Amino acid sequence: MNSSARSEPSAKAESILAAAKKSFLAHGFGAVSMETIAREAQVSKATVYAHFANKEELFGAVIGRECESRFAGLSVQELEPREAGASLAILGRRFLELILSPDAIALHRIIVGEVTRFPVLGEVFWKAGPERNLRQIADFMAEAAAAGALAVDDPRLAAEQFAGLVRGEVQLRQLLCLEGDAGAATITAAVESAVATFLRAYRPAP
Amino acid sequence: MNSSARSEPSAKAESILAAAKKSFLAHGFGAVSMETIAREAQVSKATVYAHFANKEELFGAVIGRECESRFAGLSVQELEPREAGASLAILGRRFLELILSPDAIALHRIIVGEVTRFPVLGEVFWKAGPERNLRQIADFMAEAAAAGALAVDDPRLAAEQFAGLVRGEVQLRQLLCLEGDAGAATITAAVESAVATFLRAYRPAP
DNA sequence: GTCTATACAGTGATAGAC
DNA sequence: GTCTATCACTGTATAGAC
Repeated sequence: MNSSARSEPSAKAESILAAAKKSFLAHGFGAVSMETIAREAQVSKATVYAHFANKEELFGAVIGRECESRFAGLSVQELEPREAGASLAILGRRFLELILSPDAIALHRIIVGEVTRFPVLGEVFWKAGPERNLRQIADFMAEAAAAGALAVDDPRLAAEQFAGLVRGEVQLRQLLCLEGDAGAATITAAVESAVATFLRAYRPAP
Repeated sequence: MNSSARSEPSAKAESILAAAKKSFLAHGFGAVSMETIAREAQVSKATVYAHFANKEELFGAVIGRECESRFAGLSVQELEPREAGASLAILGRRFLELILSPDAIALHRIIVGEVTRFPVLGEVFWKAGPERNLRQIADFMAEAAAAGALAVDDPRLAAEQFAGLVRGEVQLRQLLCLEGDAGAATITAAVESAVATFLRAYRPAP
């Protein structure tokens, strides 16, 4: 009967989640208080506790949600296994743009920093992000190998190596706040040199 | 005159630092209280404040100290530029053992998690750890290139790529608590495949 | 469900005696 | 320098009215 309860899973809950997401991603778990979140959501503290049992549960809900939404949009786009270089450049660019986006960096910081307190977050993040990505890259490696475009015999290993080459040290430098947002030029250069090195190692014998 | 004040820069301070290091590395900054540290150091809270102005300063002292001591022991050991494969295997193994040690993982978690609150930590960590390591690897790349053992024209780039290859995804999996301590077999396998790939990409033209 | 008001525990930090 | 005792404050969580 109560249609609003179904169609609208609580507008206030949505507002609370949005405020919590903003605060948690910006300042971490420990530095954010429930009062801050309530104020930002324009709700009373008691209302926050009406929707989420405690701070931990709210935090888990925010992070789990963010992992899902952030990595869900990765459509397996059309890649041409014959054009190994061009396809790897696309994969590498998409990978790097994903892991270097400010929100992803913030999310990474939070999860790595709080995983000892919330062990489940590590698994949630891994499956939603890195694992999904690696599987896509590995799938392409297998296709390219089958097409004779790459001399790869362990697609998963090759995918991890390719990801490592693309990432280099730039992600760590971002995580440590050592440089500002990576510009398009930086990303292009990093991807190009990674693809070049990878192709030199995995080009098929003539 | 007071020799104990010189030869012994406060046994209590040392005890406090040890207790703080243990607690901070295990649970992070926010989850540890000054009272816990004082109790563990078998000292009163006031004594802690007699040696360190506040919690932030104590935290900074612990982390800075840990960065220095942990990465200081990296002696530039004798490597033979002609034996590129063997030398890279040594460099790779040392690098991987360093970044995968439980203490290093814990330190990494803390710093990445708290760098927004303590921006200076990012720089301290980078210079004491990754930067020092990369420079050593880059130095070897340059020597090997000069000796004609590797077709490297940008030693720094090659060093970052080598580090990325060696690291792969295993460090992230450790950071996320997805697997136990890396055994020697795991490290050996990771280093071997990374060196093999790197050599295929950078072997000199015959 | 939502609000105001409040109880309660725990924290960082300090005062004053020794 | 070191301790005991205490302060002021913040943050979690709940009670009770609407």
